[in-house]
Amino acid sequence: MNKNKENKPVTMRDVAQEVGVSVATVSRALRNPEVVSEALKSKIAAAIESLGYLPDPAARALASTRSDVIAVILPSISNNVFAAVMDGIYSAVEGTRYSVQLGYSRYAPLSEENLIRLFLRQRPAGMIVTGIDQTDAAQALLADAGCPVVQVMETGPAPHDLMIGFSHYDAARAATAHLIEQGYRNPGFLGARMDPRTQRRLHGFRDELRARGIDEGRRVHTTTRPSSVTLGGHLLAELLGVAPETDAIFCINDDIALGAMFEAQRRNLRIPDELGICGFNDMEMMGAAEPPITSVRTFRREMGEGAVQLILDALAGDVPEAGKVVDLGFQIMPRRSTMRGR
Amino acid sequence: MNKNKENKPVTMRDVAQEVGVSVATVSRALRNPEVVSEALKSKIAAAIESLGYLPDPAARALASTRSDVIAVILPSISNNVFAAVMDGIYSAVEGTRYSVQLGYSRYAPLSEENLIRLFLRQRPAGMIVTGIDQTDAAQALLADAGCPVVQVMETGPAPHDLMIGFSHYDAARAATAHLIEQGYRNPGFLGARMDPRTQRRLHGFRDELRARGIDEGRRVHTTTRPSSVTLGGHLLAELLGVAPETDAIFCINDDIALGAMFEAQRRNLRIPDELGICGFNDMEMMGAAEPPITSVRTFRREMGEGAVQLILDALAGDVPEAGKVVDLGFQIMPRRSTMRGR
DNA sequence: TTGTACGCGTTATCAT
DNA sequence: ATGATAACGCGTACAA
Repeated sequence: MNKNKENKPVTMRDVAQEVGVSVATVSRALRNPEVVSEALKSKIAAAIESLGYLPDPAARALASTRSDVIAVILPSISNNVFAAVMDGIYSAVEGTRYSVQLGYSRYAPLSEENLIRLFLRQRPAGMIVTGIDQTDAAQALLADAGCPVVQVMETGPAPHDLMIGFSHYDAARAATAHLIEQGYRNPGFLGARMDPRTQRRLHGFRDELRARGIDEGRRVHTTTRPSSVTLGGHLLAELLGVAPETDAIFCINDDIALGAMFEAQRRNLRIPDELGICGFNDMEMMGAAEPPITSVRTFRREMGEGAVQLILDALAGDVPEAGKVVDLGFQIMPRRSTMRGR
Repeated sequence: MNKNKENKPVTMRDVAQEVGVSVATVSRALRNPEVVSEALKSKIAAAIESLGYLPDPAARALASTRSDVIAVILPSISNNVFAAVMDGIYSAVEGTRYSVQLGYSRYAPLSEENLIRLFLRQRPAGMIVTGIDQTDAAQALLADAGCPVVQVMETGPAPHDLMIGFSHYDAARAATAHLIEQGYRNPGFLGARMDPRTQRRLHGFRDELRARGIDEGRRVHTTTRPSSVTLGGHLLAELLGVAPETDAIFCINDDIALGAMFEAQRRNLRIPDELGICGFNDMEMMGAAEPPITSVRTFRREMGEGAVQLILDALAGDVPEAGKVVDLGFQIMPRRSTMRGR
């Protein structure tokens, strides 16, 4: 298939020579197919196929001052939540001419800023960043990125450009309301990492308690350490130490919830009667656990897919439609872990 | 910091003019610092800083017929196992001048082959592929990739170039041996996805049983569906349906193990007495579960880091040291789920 | 040690 | 509809 025996990559010139046209025509056949004759188009396509030609993205980017990469900056890779977003991004990009450039900010706004600067140097076709907590400098960079920019994971008041996500505040309020409606009177909060997005969830928890006239007591227990199942167990143990009246917990994510459930089992606490447990994100395992664990379903894969689609649309449509915000919402998934017998 | 008010990117020429030297000198200051005078080097560094210059990767790649990209092809992103490998890769790349280009084969060898072809077009500095099951065409491509190639996740007989991983066969044999040594006489196998790597684990399981004179009966239960916690529960239920004598299970991964554990709890099977459970990979949750679940620890992050390091070494050392195989091994992590009272 | 000048593969402008 | 050809920004002989 690939005839380049001498290890020299097949270039556009080779294709042009094979067909007997100029490189300009080959280039056009690829970029503006509508302006080249059908006859040539098919001959060129055949030559491309038989020679095994693949365009050089570097040359293309250099000449067109626009690359076909969609730059993506996420806080973490190992975190399941972002893996799902990535999954959506990749599957939406597949089949298009775009490729993904992934950066990893480690939840550090400064690191994110540097990545934005670095990636912008490639003149990406589009850019996807996480959340709404960019530094001032980063915001300035995004302001004249020269390409569509999508903020994923959250909705918020002042989108840079495009935005797709949901309100973490609202989701937390809804989860908290669910606990209270199930009859729990002393719900607690287990938090880890406590980045700004997480803080907004805590905010929602607190506001919902306040709205219902419930005192939070000493039942908000958080740490800045990254979350894990193990940590979930520790957090619950600590919480019960200072606030033994706790009868339910809203966990900042499913790992914490799962760990708390195991800890409750270790203590022979009956779930959901003595302790209700609610997670966040509704990862697959929540429904499979014993007992199944209530969680807040979020549409992570859809956020990734949607973000790419927003970029593709913006690229296609002449009207940039800036300022567009897509709210994917969330869904409380009530399961046995909070289905308290009255 | 970035003085480019008119939205024109700062180029090397700008830096050169600022300092009053030629672009060649600036280029050398970046690529071959040792051949340029200290005085100029510091002036150039200052100019780069004050102008906010960042090199254009496309131009660099085009001019040098070598990009600073390390191409990585993994079967899946959402799978935790590969997320950890990615994590290692990214942290090893951080601080170097290299960046990562990630592709996602969806466990499809043909898709992998196409990605290799595509990525090779960028003349990457190095390439990381997963496992040892490439198509013939892919192997041919890798053979004259013109850059260091690392196979991660497995060790095997015929490395293309570099290799870092462990023997899935050996690991499975060791886990199986552990179960038998704990007194289980009718161990079963729960498998999902059943890609070649998984098959090798099954192979190890079977060979270990055979070596010990134990008949596997109908206790090997597999499916090609992708694994999940939910699936783990289903698989155990099905296995117990056809082979009720099963007194222990070796699960192809931790998700399956966790799901099986929940299913066992649903059935009020006592773990580890009535059913021993062993997972694979030793993800963080295994030690935090109740009961804690025995698993085979693998060094996924280290594989990613090591793979990058192998590439960097090969790039630095003039001697390519091809054919190098790094065996990271594995470690049985015995926990309560298989600690049977005799 | 530093400068000059050409080339990398493609796109885009201007002719034809 | 197609062909020349000049950029694009940087690396690297070769020259000085």
